[in-house]
Amino acid sequence: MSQEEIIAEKKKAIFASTLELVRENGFHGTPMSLVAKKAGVAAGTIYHYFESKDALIIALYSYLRGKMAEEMLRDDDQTLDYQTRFFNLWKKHFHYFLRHTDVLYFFEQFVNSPYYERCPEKGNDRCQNIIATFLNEGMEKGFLKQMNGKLMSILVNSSVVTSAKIHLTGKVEITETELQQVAQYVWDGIRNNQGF
Amino acid sequence: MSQEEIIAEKKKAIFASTLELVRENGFHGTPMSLVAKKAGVAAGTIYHYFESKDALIIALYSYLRGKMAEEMLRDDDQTLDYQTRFFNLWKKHFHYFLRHTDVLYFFEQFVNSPYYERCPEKGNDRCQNIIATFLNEGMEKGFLKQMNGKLMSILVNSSVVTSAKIHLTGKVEITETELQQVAQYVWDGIRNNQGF
DNA sequence: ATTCACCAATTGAACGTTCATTCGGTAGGC
DNA sequence: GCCTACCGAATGAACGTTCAATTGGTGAAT
Repeated sequence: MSQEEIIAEKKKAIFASTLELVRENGFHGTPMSLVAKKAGVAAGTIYHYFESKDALIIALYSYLRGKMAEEMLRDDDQTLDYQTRFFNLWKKHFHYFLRHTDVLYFFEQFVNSPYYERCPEKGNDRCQNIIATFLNEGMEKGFLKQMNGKLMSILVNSSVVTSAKIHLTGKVEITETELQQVAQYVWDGIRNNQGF
Repeated sequence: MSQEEIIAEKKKAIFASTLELVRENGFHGTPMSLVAKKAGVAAGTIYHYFESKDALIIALYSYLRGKMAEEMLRDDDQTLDYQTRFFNLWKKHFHYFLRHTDVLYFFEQFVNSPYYERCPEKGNDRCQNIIATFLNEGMEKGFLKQMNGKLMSILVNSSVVTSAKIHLTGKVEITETELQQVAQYVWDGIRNNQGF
């Protein structure tokens, strides 16, 4: 095992520990001592990798966004028709959050907290850009209504996030049927149905 | 001025102070000492009205939801056609958040924090019920697609919240045109267009 | 009309705890 | 001998909460 990988292991352990604790207890309720304990490192070690608690949390956000972006790019079969690709992307996005619940809750807490203001990626998020690019393509080719691309991508994104959150709280049961309905409802909203 | 009103004044001052500070600094960054100072009361006074910091924050949430619900009910002219009423409600909702920015940010922080889990109103929110009732009416009368009412109301709600947030961050300019477009996009998604 | 007992509202200094962060030190590779 | 990774007890500031003391208003008793 190379040294870099060892470094990465500790860093990853700290990330994983932080992620889980923040999800459970919020930023408020996750002391560095606990982060260290759960990660299996000493408290001081965290400060070897991160300047401060704030820096750790912001770094974690960037790290997670990057990982998610990677996965969103995979398996987009460009030979398929646009609508199918839209549904695929929407559902892939949705299922990513189901598989990574703590990521979803971490994101939601983060973007609504004052941390987000100080985040370097703010407004130039790769993950958001992937969706925006795909939607812009759809507008150019006439599959979608004309609209500000960023606006549309944020709206689509929020429909995914909201659906995932509803599903996870269990307040409303979301079966495969409901899921399909929601995606359909979003699609019906943005598709270009002029000339039909 | 009756005694009750004087009491209310102090409580309101504490509420207002908390709201503003949480919006600026998050739950994390608003010490009770500051809440007291900004409200113009002594630290101990807060504990005369609220059991703890957590209790204060949860009480504030309930208070704000109630006030918002009141306003959402006003001026719904039931003689207008359903679509118009939908656009009116959507926009009223949107503009409420523009006028009460700190309420929006407080809500968003709150519902994504562990506080929400312990909130008595969780899942039976009057504000959410108003929207749900209106949408159920639309489904019954055939104006809207059939869908789980709660699910649809949360989705509509999140489109408002998201739009308001986008507008306020200034990341994307939302003119009256864009606003109309978004409302239209939501409407197109949920309206029943069978048989046309 | 005055006194007094009572209580709710309020104060802010003080308390004990918790927490982020520091730092002196160890271990091992180069 | 130096550097990097790592440790964990120690530090001190910040925080939520408490509480003894003060105020001011109300009403019953005189």
